[in-house]
Amino acid sequence: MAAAVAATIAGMTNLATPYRTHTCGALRGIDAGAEVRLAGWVHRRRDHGQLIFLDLRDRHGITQVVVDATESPDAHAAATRCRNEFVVTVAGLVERRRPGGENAKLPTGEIEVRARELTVLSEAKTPPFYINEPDLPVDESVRLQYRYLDIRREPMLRRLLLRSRLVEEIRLAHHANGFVEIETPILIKSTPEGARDFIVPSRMQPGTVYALPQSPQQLKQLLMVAGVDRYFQIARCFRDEDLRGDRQPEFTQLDLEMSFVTEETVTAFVEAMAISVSRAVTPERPLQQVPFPRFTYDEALERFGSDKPDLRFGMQLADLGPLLTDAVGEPASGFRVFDETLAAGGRVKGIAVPGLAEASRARVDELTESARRYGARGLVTLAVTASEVHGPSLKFLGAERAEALARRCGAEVGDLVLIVADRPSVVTDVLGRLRVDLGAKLGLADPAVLAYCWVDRFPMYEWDAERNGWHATHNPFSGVVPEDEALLVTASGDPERPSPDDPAGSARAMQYDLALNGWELGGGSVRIHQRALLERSFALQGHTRASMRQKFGGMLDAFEYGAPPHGGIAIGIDRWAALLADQATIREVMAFPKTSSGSDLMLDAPSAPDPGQYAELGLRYVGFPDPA
RNA sequence: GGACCCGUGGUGUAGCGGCCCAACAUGCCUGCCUGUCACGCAGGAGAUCGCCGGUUCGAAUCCGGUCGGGUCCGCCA
Repeated sequence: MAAAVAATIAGMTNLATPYRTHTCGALRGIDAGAEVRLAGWVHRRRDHGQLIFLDLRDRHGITQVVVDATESPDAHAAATRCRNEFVVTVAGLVERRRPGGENAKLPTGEIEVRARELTVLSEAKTPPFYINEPDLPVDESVRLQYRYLDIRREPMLRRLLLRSRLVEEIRLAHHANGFVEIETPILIKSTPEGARDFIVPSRMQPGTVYALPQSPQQLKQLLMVAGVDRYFQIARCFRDEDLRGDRQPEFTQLDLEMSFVTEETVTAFVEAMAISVSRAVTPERPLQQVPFPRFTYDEALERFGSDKPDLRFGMQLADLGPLLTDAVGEPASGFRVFDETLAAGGRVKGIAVPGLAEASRARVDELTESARRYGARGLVTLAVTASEVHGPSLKFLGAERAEALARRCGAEVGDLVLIVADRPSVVTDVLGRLRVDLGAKLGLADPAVLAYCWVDRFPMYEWDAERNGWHATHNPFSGVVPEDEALLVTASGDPERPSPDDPAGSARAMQYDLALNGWELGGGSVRIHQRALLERSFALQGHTRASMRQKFGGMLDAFEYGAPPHGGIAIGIDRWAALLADQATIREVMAFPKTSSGSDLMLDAPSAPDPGQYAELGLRYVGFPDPA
């Protein structure tokens, strides 16, 4: 036992236990002649009467066991009783398979174990779905109800192993760069900001609640004030909002923060880390571009219609305005939709969709319908064929102008140009969504490629028409680009009387997002480390002195005791793992995810508490007031 | 909060007003088989078609509601 532990510590993994000398993936031709013991699940049984083959499986592999009735009648009797997923231990001799009997599909296919003894350790009911046919589809709710069986299946196991490797490589990269791994509490203070908090009632202080962290944001900044200098954590985070394929109520972030840094210091480390991690975890997947391309927020929206662009395919948005105006910039296309839009301060932009020139009327109608759903009034199409450019609006635009428009979009013969004319934000949003939809539908993106990019220079604040005020675009602690610091004011001069035209609306943040293949992987910023400036920014976000005190008092106090300049980032581990594993949802890389209504189908959570649990907390469930 | 899609033996599907007390594959059970590896062969069991209500002479099939799962919008600093 001590020897086994010592070997493990020395880095020579020893998986031997009293139940096995080897794993089911370990034995090779050179082991022939060895007496071994294996333990695992019966993957499949092939019963030939007096001779039974058992494929024995553990997470390391599959080994064929032969049980011969004449050699070992007791083992044969036990093997006859075995069914799929029984847990057994087998002792016997490793033998080379007879010539021609090797199985090239198994790493252990050169050998088999002739059972001398076979013991059933655990019987198993027939599983609700196939463990040994990993490629057959199974309804996800059944998989979730029996997740422990789903994880026995090879694809799920493989993805969890990939995730484990991902976190392992992340830790290695951080420790190699002087980061300290520190755990922050899960029971913290509610800061009703942004997402809804999960709350936990306090028993010792009746009537009060803890909140589960949406992120360790304030705590990691306090660690910088504490002088930790470089911190990271694989942190569980919680947000009580509706679920999506890429959103769960609890999720995991790589959270990091660094002191005495600029934006460049943080992004340089994160980029180097992401590259080394990607290459280590998925060496077979090429990185599209290194160093990662960088776009400003404005540029990303202008060219891709998204602040998390998928760079694996083109179809960039082209500004058609210059082709639709005369020498003095007046709208003059002859097409009223375009001219009126431009005259009203709107924009006209287009994308060229590869190969859709011959699309059916129904297909084009479908695109128009999508565009309407995304908020456009309509969609102008131009089909580029070998001989001409044609479309319903051609009679207004004229052939020459239509050709120029198509060329500006980068259209080639066979492409279909989609044009949206509307308010600038609508044009960007609609074309950005169509680009993503069509990229997926037409299979334009190479699924093997990892296309990382940075997007920076986000606006500090967004106007919230409902609350009639500004709120932080990403992070309420983000710093402002130095040359924009003077913009952190309202037009009225009174932060309590904001308006959508305030200078603050054009202030840019020292904020950077990391995108991968069209997903937002994470975001971070260089923070405000001066109390006065932070208070100014909070005031613009609608906080009074009192509410600042109440929500961020601890942090504001801390900033009076010497806060270093600092910045960091948070990266979604679930999303990163899903993208590296080429999965469409993060559920596929989580051991025990929840359904879209927030249920755990295996544990049957959430559930009503015991009456005593409420009583101890002084709580009673009263339900919602009757709407009638 | 809203829109849409799905729900048929254990699993995956077919059937979409009568030909269906539901078909196919696989799994399961029983028997036979000493070289298989998705073993094979023979036989068998297994579903009131998610649930409730309605339309109809007749409903797995059409309609309404409901529950569960999924996708999207809102939401997610």
